Amino acid sequence: MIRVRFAPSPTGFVHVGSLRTALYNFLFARHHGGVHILRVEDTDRTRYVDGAVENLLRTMEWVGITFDEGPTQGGEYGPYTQSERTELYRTHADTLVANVKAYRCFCTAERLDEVRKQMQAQGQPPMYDRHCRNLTTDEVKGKMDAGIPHVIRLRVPLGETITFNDLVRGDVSFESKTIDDQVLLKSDGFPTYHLANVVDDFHMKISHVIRGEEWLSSTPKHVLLYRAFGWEDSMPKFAHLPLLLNPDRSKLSKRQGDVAVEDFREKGYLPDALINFVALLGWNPSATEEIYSMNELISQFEIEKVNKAGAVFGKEKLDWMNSEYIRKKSPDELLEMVKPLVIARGYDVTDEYLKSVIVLMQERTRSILDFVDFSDYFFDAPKSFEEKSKLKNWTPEAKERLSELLPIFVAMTEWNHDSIEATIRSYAESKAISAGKLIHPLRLAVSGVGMGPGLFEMLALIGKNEVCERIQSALVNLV
RNA sequence: GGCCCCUUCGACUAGUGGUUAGGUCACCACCCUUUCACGGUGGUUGCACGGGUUCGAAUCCCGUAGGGGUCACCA
Repeated sequence: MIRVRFAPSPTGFVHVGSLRTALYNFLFARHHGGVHILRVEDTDRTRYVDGAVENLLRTMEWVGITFDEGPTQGGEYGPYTQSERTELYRTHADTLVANVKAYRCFCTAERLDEVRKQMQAQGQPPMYDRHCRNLTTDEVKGKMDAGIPHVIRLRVPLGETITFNDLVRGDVSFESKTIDDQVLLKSDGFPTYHLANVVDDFHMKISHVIRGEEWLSSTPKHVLLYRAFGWEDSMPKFAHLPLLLNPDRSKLSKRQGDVAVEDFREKGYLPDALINFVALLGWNPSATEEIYSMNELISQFEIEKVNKAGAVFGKEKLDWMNSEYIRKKSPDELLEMVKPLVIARGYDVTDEYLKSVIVLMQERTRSILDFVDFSDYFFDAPKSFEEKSKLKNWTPEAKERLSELLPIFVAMTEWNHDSIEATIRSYAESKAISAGKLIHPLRLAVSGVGMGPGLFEMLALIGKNEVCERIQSALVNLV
């Protein structure tokens, strides 16, 4: 039975790297008809952020990643929040101590700092010097009776080579002498990631651990833990995902731009586009097709085809994908997303009108935000005019023609795409000029910019009175 | 610095011994066109380097270089 888990710590927003990890776990589970589990790793009380779990749930729902077991839906192997399982970790840590696989360490933070500094000064990698590793039973008892705070550390065997198979990287080996006697249980009684992770993965019967590459170098510690517990036979398979990178190829970080899924949502990205884009960062089913629905991703996903090298999170392609998805949406679906933005800007329009705007703008939009940012002239007269277009189109001749055209517009009884086009073209013909000589200045006068949807449908939608007022106003105010 | 991982166009990638090294984004040109966008056509740009192995290497091996990750009582 395939059982995988997404195990975030609730420390705030959801990083797009986490999103991809969650997605791959989800795709892998769904592809194989397995179980997708959400486990909240909140063992660091100092980093806990209020509301982070709720935010996480909301974000997963928004992108369409679902869970079969987790804090909200429960399940056979709960609880799924680590802070509710501390007793389990404690007894497991005690068992390791009893079996001489771990030991109690009474070193102070100051001493540890000191040791690390010394080792670094000697050009050694900073590791714990195993000072408490060989305390006698009596010494330990004495310190415990004296109430000296302590941690429990893993007794890493010396002189072994630890090899494990990674589904994306093949066999990976580490010398045990390079592995620190890792803290398993902190002095506050909470487990560290390593202990909690291994204990939970075992008890939750996790079959595959799919996580970011930053965990690769701590995997031997986990392997050692499985061995110490005698769980080697049920050790999960590991798959370490390539990192998502900044443009400078460092690990994707907040400092260099948006990394929170929430940021992308706010900037007008569609969840389908984000998912599609992120899915193809580090994995590719064919290389000829670029657009995949969630169901297609599920049916095509193969963990073995995940790449080894990190992938730069390049926004241009995401923008392109977003525009592709916007074009595929129905006006009604878009209306739902655009309407709140329009209301937030203080514009008051009917759904019918807004939907017409959406239809006209849909093909020229890269973000949902563009429906208000680049379409404001549908809701209000332009407050400024684009300089470049003005220079090119707002000539004395153009103004003269518009002033002649204005009364013709006013006199029109029918106001629609065809009648407007006919009027403009016949006027242009009567003056023996190209229609473009009219169209461009008109666009500028009415919209304030030099680009946009077809002029005739635009004028038809904005309405005769408003159009005439804007022409009038431009003739007076635009120099 | 130790350890580990990685290396095909600017970016995402296909490619598993024989290809004119393919696709997508971006970029450029042209076409379409009332602008923009869409669409269409074409184009510039790449196997990090050096040695092997082989009739033949982007593909296999070994080095070098470069990049990244990790070395907490954080995950």
